[in-house]
Amino acid sequence: MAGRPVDHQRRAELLDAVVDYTVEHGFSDLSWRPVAAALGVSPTTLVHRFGTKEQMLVAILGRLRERIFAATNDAIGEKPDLATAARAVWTRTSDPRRGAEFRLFFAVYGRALQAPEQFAGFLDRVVADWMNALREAQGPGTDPATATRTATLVIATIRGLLLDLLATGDRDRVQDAAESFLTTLEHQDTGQRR
Amino acid sequence: MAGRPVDHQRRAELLDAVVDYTVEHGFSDLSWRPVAAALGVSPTTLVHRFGTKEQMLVAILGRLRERIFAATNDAIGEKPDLATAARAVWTRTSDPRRGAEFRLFFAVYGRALQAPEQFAGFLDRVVADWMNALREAQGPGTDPATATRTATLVIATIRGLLLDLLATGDRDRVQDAAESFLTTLEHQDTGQRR
DNA sequence: CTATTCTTTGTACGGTCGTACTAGAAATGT
DNA sequence: ACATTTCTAGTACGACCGTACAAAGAATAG
Repeated sequence: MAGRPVDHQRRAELLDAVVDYTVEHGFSDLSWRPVAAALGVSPTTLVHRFGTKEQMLVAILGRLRERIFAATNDAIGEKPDLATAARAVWTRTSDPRRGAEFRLFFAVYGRALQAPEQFAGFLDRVVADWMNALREAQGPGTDPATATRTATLVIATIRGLLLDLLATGDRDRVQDAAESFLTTLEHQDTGQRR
Repeated sequence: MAGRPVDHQRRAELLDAVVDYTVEHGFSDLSWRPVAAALGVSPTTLVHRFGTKEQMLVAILGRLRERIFAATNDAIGEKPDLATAARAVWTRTSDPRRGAEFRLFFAVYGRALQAPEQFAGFLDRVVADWMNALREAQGPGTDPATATRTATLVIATIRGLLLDLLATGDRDRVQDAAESFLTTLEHQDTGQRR
């Protein structure tokens, strides 16, 4: 009555491999055949797992967001205050070893802005995920409006600096600006609390 | 000895029309035929003007950067100090009427990050253009290192906030954060000068 | 064993892509 | 007028695209 069971782990393996490929080869002209060739499987296998190409894009995008968010979220939760959390996030996001991942992140981001209905899930979470984490990092004693305002600014500044760093590669200049921002944040942070 | 002269104006008209089309229909799956159909010309006409597709992309991208930079540059040059200039830039970039243009801007930005050699010209200027303008806005009396650091932060923050605004559409929250940043910039600005 | 379901692969089809080629119309200098 | 060059349009070709379909192998339950 019950045939061969569905191999969910296999799908997860393939998805991770596809995300790896996308991180390396870009997102703009992704297609079944080259990906399949790189993974050593048949294009039909990928189709069988992901359905349509759009569904695969959504899957890639979700997995990428998981990866990036997981890499930064634990850096936020355990920190005593916002400034420390922000510094931890910047340290991780500006890590050169994560450069390719964030290049893909911004590529997806830009494309999502031009096809909002297709990438609605991404756009909904791309700010909200960090937002919640950074608001909680400010503790329950902070004024909600201030917490939201500060979290918005931290997210924007870090992402803007990251855009600069990835575009220019001028790490000295960007890191200098980041230090300035984080220092200001620390002073402002203690100033608000006491 | 000399046949029909080259019609440069015609090319400029076509390029502007193509940029308009790209702003509206997106950048990721641009191709000759739909663009030509929308402009009411033959695909061959576009090929004749722009050569290859990659050359057209470069042309689009350059024209887009011209438009965006022109819209903000005059807002910078005539202002007395950095804070005022930054406020003027934010006012213009966050204008809803320019939303589509900046969506395209970030789409190009993201794609350029994943194909740096193809979009090297864009990446070279995407930060440097504003950088020069914002450094000059701080006057000759400012310490060069400080001027660079501040300009980097202003660019990053404005672009990060714009990314947030375009993704979430939450104008109230983003505008609130922008006000906070601009206010801080004004205080910091006068503080450094006197 | 058989029956059933999932997995993988090969093949094939219609569609779109970039672009090379050809030819006629339009605009110039002599 | 003519020669020359640009402009525009039409056609065609090979390549790649997404995906539907059929068939063979593998893993389960009875």
